[in-house]
Amino acid sequence: MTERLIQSIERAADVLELFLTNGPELSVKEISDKLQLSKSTVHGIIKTLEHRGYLQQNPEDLKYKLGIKLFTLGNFVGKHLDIGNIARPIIRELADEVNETVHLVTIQRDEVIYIEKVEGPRALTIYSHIGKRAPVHCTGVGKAILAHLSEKEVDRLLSAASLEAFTGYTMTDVNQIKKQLVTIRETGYAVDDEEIELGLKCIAAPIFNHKGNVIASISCAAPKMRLVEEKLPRVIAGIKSAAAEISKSLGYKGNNF
Amino acid sequence: MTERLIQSIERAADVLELFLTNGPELSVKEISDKLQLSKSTVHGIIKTLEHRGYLQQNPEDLKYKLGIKLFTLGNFVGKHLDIGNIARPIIRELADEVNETVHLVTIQRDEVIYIEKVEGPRALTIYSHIGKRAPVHCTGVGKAILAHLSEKEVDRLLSAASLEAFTGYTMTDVNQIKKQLVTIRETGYAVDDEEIELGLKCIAAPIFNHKGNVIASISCAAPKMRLVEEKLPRVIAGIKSAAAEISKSLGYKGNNF
DNA sequence: TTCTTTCATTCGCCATTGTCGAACAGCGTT
DNA sequence: AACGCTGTTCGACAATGGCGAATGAAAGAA
Repeated sequence: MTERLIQSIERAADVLELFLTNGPELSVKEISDKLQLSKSTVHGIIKTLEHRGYLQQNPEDLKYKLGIKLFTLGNFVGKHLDIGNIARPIIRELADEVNETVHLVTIQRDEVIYIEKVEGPRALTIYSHIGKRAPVHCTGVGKAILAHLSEKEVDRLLSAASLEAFTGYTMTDVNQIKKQLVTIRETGYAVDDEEIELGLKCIAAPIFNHKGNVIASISCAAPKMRLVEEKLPRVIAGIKSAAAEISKSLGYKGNNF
Repeated sequence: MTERLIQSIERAADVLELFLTNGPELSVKEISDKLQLSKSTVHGIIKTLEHRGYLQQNPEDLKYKLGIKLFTLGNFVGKHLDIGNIARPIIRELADEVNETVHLVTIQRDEVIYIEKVEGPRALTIYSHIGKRAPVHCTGVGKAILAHLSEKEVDRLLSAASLEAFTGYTMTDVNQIKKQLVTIRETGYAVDDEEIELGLKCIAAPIFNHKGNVIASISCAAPKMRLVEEKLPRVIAGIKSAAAEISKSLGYKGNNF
């Protein structure tokens, strides 16, 4: 199990990923400081990445930013993430119907990742974007997926995630979360009620592939005050049926349990 | 000018980019063959990239495909990258090839706006500059965009614009223009033949984003007398393929939904 | 102006790192 | 069972890339 990892590639990855967290433009010095590597080392890495189009230098201030090659590769990946293509029209329709923002996510490396987003017509926008990652334990989409994984997987994911508390409502007790997963399985949808961000509520439902495994989920996210009373049942029904429709398009045969 | 390039990063880039040309799933062997590297070397690179999320292995057939991290990075780039950067090298090349001025425009508030211009080597310069606005109904770039908008949008734009006649050739009848849009859709390019300025002819083609919407267009503009006979087909082919290339870089998947 | 500071970039040396060939381990086929 | 085809692991050696120091270039400060 001793994998042979190549240091310079890891370092290059460190450099690239630094841009995700530290803003779109960085100087050699900023990078070498953050990564604790010598300027000359960082310079070498950067020039190589630039040469390949993974970074590009701004001639004005000599700073660097992520390059077009990444955009090309990213789009290629997106194209072959076929669930996105299938789900897109369906969630778009749902977003129109409920007048709210709808997200599509999958689970990857212990976290939830947003692969599609349709903004509702209402201007008030939720902070999220395609490619964003979020924890599983305190998002509707995360819990919708968790609820349909094996006990073993759930344990792994909940222990890997540090169960950070983002708000006073975030659940940080594994058993408490597991208990909720039962309800989610029974009702067919998951709720995130200000567990990751105050004022934000989400209703989510799972998506299954042709083998019957959960591979994704969708959610409707809105300011808490908008998901109430008469509207809530409509949103729940909408999310559940949209999720079911996507599952069906993916070849899922139905819920036999 | 002797840049110090780091080999293993270049090799990692080679691996990633191989997926762009050789299909979405490759095995270790396929990669090592194509790159003429030993299996163990490739294996090391791949495992590193996989470890970082740049590749992922399909547990079924053990083949690898591009990973989600690239998706994340690509979307980040997309958000901070404007079309100008993507298009610039492509239209520059085109300008060299056809020896004429090439423009890139988008549509903004009912008008066309020039966001990039590459002058051809020939001195005779067309009056235009970055930031300039022009009407949609009598420019090649405007019509190329119009042709791919919804009927509703077209109506709105053509009524908002006053359909001013700049020359004796300017079309001012909505129905006449709409008829021409059909031809533009069929042939894939638009022509402006002295419709905005006497003696000026343009050949334009539309640019689509990843969602399949027109967001821009490019054109080759030249004195009418230079766009004739043998040269015209070359220019048309050049403009169309450059536009297609830009669209592709933007994630446009092709015209089959 | 001239001196100072701050970065980006280049260079040469040496230890570290990654490459290769070979061996091992699974799996399906003959 | 033996073979052929993979993906994966291992050890040894040499090329490679990392570091510190030098250079260049630009922007302030005196």
